[in-house]
Amino acid sequence: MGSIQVSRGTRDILPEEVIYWQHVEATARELLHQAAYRELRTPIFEQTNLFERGIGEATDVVGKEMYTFKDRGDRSITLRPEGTAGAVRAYIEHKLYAQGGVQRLWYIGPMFRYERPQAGRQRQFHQIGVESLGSTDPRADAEVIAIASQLLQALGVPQWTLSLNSLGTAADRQQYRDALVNYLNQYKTDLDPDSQDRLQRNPLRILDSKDPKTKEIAQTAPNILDYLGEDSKQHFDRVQQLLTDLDIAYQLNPCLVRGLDYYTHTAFEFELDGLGNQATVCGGGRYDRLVAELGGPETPAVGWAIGMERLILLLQDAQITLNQSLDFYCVARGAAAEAQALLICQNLRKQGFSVEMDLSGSAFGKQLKRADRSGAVACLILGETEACDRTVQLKWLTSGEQESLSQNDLNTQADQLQTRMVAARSKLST
RNA sequence: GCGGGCGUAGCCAAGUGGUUAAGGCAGUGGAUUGUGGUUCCACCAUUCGUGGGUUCGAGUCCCAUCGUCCGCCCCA
Repeated sequence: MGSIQVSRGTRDILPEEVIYWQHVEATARELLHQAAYRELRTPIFEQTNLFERGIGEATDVVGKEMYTFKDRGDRSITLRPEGTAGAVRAYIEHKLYAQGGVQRLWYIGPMFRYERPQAGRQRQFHQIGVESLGSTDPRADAEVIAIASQLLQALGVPQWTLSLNSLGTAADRQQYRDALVNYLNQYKTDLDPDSQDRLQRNPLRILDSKDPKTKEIAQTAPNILDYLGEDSKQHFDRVQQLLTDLDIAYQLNPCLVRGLDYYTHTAFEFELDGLGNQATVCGGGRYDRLVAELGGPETPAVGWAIGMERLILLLQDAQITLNQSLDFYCVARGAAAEAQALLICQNLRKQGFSVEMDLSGSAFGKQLKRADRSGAVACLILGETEACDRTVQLKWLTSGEQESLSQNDLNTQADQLQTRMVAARSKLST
């Protein structure tokens, strides 16, 4: 009789890994706060037509990857496959545009796509995203890109590349699309089957194909940058200039195409080394038409989303080690000492320390062994001396130094202890 | 949705049709050790992802199914 397991493409995040998630979340929160972005929380499911209209009915995400179902009231509901549509819906519904100026929003949470799972690709996955709504200024593009770059840096990601492209306006893109299809039709039979299929449906994606022959053909295809209108070109030039001023390295990639229909003008991707085919950890761009298309006022916008699973995989692989901080591990020898331990631990916690008490009741040597492995900064040893009086041994696991303290000292010298704890911890981290 | 690899305890694994499923790490209990992780002993898979089938006999062969990993597709 088999036991029940998590469903395909979902997984549990166990305590050792949760530390990484918390680290990423805390870092992002701090950074986004500094950049004056405010958190927005939208529902995990929405009406299906929000995504159909927002993302585009022809996209693969909408066409074959959504978790769509009827609820008991016969409404068509979809588990959100991405965050932008919901954010924009909320922006319109609550008339955030009425506040004037630019709305800088960010979100974090689970997204759902019915895909074949792989490392770094789950059916329930998590994204952090930002949306800057209300400005056509190229500085808005640069700002969001800079934030993504800063976040990767703050997290200690060792190496990444930023690819940049411009898709221009819808009109620019249509012109380019015609030219591209025209060009590709000459080589139609040489294209791989997937790409032949995409010729009608989504020709721009052919540029991104992995088939060698198709790649070769794509090499000499028309370049989208040559099809940008004057305004589009100016905008894109300005974005590049600003990134250079910010000392953010990027490479132009005219083959970079976003998979969601709402993108216009600037499109970008951050790729991490060492994640195989799931290298794209952050993707985004400008979407000047989406707010209007979802029934709001004409509102330019730009944003991105980061895939948390991929990011965290990399942090773990890069051996950026994190531990849940623990100040004291308390062991006791003998019944009298054990009885005191609980109270001592409680008092230390009142003073703001984190304290773990050994509950095993096993041999003293084993308790000490556990203390060493606990990750605590110091070990508190009770009842080690014959006269199990009011003294405890305090052993600093970071240095091996040991001292004798009275239980009273633990209470009265809390401040001093706190200072030493901080010092020991900082020595540990360097 | 398509193609391929893999699935033996918490982890790493031996095992390739024949009696009771090696070993290591971790874990648990005990002995020993008096200022600290030593040493020793015991315990730790009626069962090999799950379900069928072939066979006198299957972890080992076959089928299905589930999961996972790699590639495609797609995307963050």
